[in-house]
Amino acid sequence: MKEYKANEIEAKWQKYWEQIGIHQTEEDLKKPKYYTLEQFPYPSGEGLHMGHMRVYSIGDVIARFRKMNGYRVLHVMGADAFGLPAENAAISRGINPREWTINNMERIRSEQKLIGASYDWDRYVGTCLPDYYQFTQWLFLLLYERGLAYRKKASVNWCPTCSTVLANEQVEDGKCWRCDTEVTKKELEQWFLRITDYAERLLEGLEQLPKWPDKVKAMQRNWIGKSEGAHVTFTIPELENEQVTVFTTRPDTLYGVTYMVLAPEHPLVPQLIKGKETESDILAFIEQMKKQTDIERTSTDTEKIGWFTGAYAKHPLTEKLVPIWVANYVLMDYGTGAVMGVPAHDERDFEFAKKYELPIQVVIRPENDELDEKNLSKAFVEDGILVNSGAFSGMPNRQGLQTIANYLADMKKGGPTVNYRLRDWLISRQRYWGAPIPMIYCESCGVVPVPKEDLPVILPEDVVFDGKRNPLTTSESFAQTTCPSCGKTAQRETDTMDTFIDSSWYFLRYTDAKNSKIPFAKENADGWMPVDEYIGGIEHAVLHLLYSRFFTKVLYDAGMLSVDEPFTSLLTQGMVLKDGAKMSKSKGNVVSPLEIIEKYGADTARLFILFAAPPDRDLDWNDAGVEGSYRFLSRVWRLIVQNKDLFHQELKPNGQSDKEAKELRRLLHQTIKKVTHEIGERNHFNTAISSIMELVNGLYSYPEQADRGTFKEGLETLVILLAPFVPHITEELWEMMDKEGSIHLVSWPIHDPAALVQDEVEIVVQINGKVKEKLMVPTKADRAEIEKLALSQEKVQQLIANKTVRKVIVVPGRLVNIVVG
RNA sequence: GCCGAAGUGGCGGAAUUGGCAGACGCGCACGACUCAAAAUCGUGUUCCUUCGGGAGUGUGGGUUCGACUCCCACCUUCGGCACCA
Repeated sequence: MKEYKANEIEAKWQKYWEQIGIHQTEEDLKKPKYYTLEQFPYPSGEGLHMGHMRVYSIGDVIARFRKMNGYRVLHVMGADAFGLPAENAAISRGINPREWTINNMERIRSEQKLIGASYDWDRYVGTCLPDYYQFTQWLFLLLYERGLAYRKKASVNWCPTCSTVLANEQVEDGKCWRCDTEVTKKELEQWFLRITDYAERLLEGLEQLPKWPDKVKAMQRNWIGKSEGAHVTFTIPELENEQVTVFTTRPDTLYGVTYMVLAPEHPLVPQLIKGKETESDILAFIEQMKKQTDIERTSTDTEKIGWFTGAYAKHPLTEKLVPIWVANYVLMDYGTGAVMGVPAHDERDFEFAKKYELPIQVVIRPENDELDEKNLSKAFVEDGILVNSGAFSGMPNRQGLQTIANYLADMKKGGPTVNYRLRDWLISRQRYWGAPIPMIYCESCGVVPVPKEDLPVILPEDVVFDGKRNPLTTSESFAQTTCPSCGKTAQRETDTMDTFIDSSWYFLRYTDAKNSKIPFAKENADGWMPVDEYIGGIEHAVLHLLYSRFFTKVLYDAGMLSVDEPFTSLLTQGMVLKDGAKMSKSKGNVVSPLEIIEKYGADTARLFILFAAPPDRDLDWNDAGVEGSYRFLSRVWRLIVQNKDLFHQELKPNGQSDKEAKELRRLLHQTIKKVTHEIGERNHFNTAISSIMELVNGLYSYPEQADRGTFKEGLETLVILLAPFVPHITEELWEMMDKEGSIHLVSWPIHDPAALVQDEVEIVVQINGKVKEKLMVPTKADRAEIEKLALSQEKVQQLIANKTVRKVIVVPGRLVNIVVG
C-alpha cells in the first residue's frame, strides 16, 4: 500500500495550482464578495516564524472555505517592507537597504508558498516599491490638501538608538516600541497628521464593530481617552488681565478652588515669575523637569513638587485672588497645561495642598451630613450637595456639573468642553528607508507640495550610512531641487514617513494593485471593501488598527471610498508559545515552521496549529501533538487507500437499507452541519477538526457488510470537509478517488436535515437533578408518554418507592427530572 | 486606582439556547499482531470509594426542578490605561 508522504505530494500540487491559476481572484460579480486578509509580514532577515504560520493557516482556511461556499474571494499577500532594520543592516554590514529588503521579501515569499496558502500573487504589494510608495506620497498630499497634514515645532519623543522621532503610540512605557530604548524629549519642527480631528468619530465608530474583540475596542477607547468637562478662564490682574484657561472634569467644584497650577513648560510661566524672588529657583526647576523622562515625570509614585510663582489669578466667579503655582504633576500636553486646585474634592490636590499648606475649601457635603475642612483627612470625592457655592449652593453636585459649566459659557469665562488624550500623529522620521515626505521648502514660496504628477519622489542611492545622521541629508542629488511654484532653487524635505502610514492603506491597494494613476479606483475598492475578516496580532490594537481606521475615514470623506470602517470583523490570533514561554532565540525554544514542514509537511503543521487551540488563544507548541496530527492524516490516507476500489464503481447511497448506513449518514450530516457552523460562524477551527475526527472514527468502525454507497459518500464528503485545512493531501486523495479537477473547486456540502432525524432518542432520567437512568424513547413521543415511560423504569420505581413525587419536568429529546421529597 | 479577558482531568482543550461535565486530541496503562520492536488495531483513563455510592468546572453565597453557563461578593493570573486635571 502506498504510504502518506507529504513532501512529494505538496510540491506536486503547489505546482499544479500555479499552473492552472486556481488562486487568481475571481471577478464574477454575480457571486457575493468575501475579503479575507492576514496582516502582511515585515520581511526581516529572520524569515518565516511560527506566528506567521499561524495567521496564514487561519486565513487560508477562511479563504478556501468561502470559495467552496460560492463566494468570490480576495485573498492576497504582500510585504510591509520599509523600516529601520534594513537601514541598520546597511550600517552594520554595508549592504544596500533596498537589496537587503528585496532579498528578504523574496525569501519570505518563497517560504510562504510552502504553506500552500491560496494567495493571488498577482496582487502582491510591497510597500518599499516605488509603484506603491508613490501613492503613499500621493495620499500624504491628499491629507495636506485637506488640511490634515501640518508642520509644527513641538517637544517630541526621540529615540536615541533609532536616532529618530516617534509617535505617541510608538512609545510604550516610556520606551521605544522597536528597540526598548528609553525615549527622550526633543524640540523639533515636524510633520503631523491631524488624527485628533477624527477622535470622536474613531471613538463612535467602535460601536459599529460588534465583531471586534472587546479588548481591542477597550484599548482604543482608552487611547482616545475622551473626557467631558469644562474650560474655565482665570485672569491675571498683574499681567494686564492676561487669561489662563484650565480644563476640569469637575466644574461643580469651581467654588472650591484655592490655587492654580501650571505645567513647568507653560508659556506664561516666565512672565509670571519675572522679578519674583523665586525666579531663579523656578527656572532651575523647569530645566530639571525638561531633563526628566516621561516615566520619571508621570509615575504615580513620583513625589509632587511645586513652586509658588509669586503671582495670583482672579477666580472667574468669586473674583477672589488665588495663588498660581508651578508643579511637576501638571503636564503641558494634556488639556491646557493648567489645572485648578480643589483640595477638598480631589485627592491629588489634597495631597499637594497639605504638603504646601494651601487653604482648603469644602464645596460639596454628603447628602445627610456636614463636612468641615478643619477635620478633613482626605478629599471628599463622592457625590453630594453643593455648599459655599454662591447661587448654586443646595444643588446636587451632578446637576451642578452642567449648570456651572453652562453658566461659565453665559459669562464668557469658559464653558462645557470635551478633551481627548489622543495626540496628533507625528509622522516625520529622520531615517532613510521610508517614503520621502513629498514637500519642498522654497525661500520665496515657503512650503510647497510636490505636484502629484511628479511622484514618486524616489529615494536616492548616493547616500552614506554612518549611523550618525539621516542618510537622506548626505545625498548630493536629493535635497537640491527647484520650486514647483516659482522655479527657483529650493530644498526637499529629507525626512521620510512613519512606516505605519504604508500599512494604513495597503488593504485598499490590494483591490486595485496595478493601478498606475491613482492609489486605487473607487469602484475596485467598493467592490471588495470592507475586509470581512482581518487576522493579525493584538500588538497592533492601537497602532496599526487605529491608523488604518483614521485613513479609511479620511478617504471616505474625500469621496474615494464608500465605507468608513475598514475591517468588519477582527480576529486577533494568540501567540505561539513553547513550554509556556514566547519562542525566542535567547530562550532557545524556537520551533521553525520550515523544519516542521520538511519533516511532516505543511498539512500536518497547519492541522496541528488549527487543532491545538482556538485562534484567539495562545497556543503551546507540542511535538507530541504534531505527531498526533500527522497520525490523523495518515489514518485518513489509509482509509481512502484501503477503499480505493469503491471509487471505480457506480454506487449510490441506499441510506434506508440498513441501520448502520442510516447511522453513518446521520453522523455525516451532523458533521457537515457542525463543521460549516464552526468555520463559517465562529472561527472555531479546533472544534471543526475534532468533529471531522469523530467522523473518521465512525467510518473506521463502519461494518464491511453495511451499504457501500453510503460509505463511499461518507469518504468523499470527509475529504471535502478536510480540504480547507489540509489542501494538499485532500487534493491527492481526490485524485486517487478518480475525480476530475481540483477538490478546491468543489462545492461545499450542505447538510440534509432529514438525515439528522432519529426514530428513537436517548433521554436521561434524573431524580432531584441527579442522573439515575437512561432510556430510549421514540422521537415522536409527547411529554406525557415520556413521563410515563420514565416513571415506569424499574430502577426509577425503586428509587422513588417511599417518596412523594412533587413534580416531574420533561424536556423532550433531553431529559426527565423527577422531583421527590 | 480605572477598563478588559481568563480560571474545567496529568496536558491542549470541548460543552452553540440553563438540561448526561470532561467531546476530540496528547500522554499513560493494558491487550491483539510480531521471534522482537516500530507502525497499526482494540480496551480503559476526573477524583474518592466500604463498589451501594459520593464529590467535582478558582472561592463563598444566591436564583432555579436543574448552573461550567445567570445574579451578588471575593481570590488568582494575564493584558491595556494611569499624577489625564
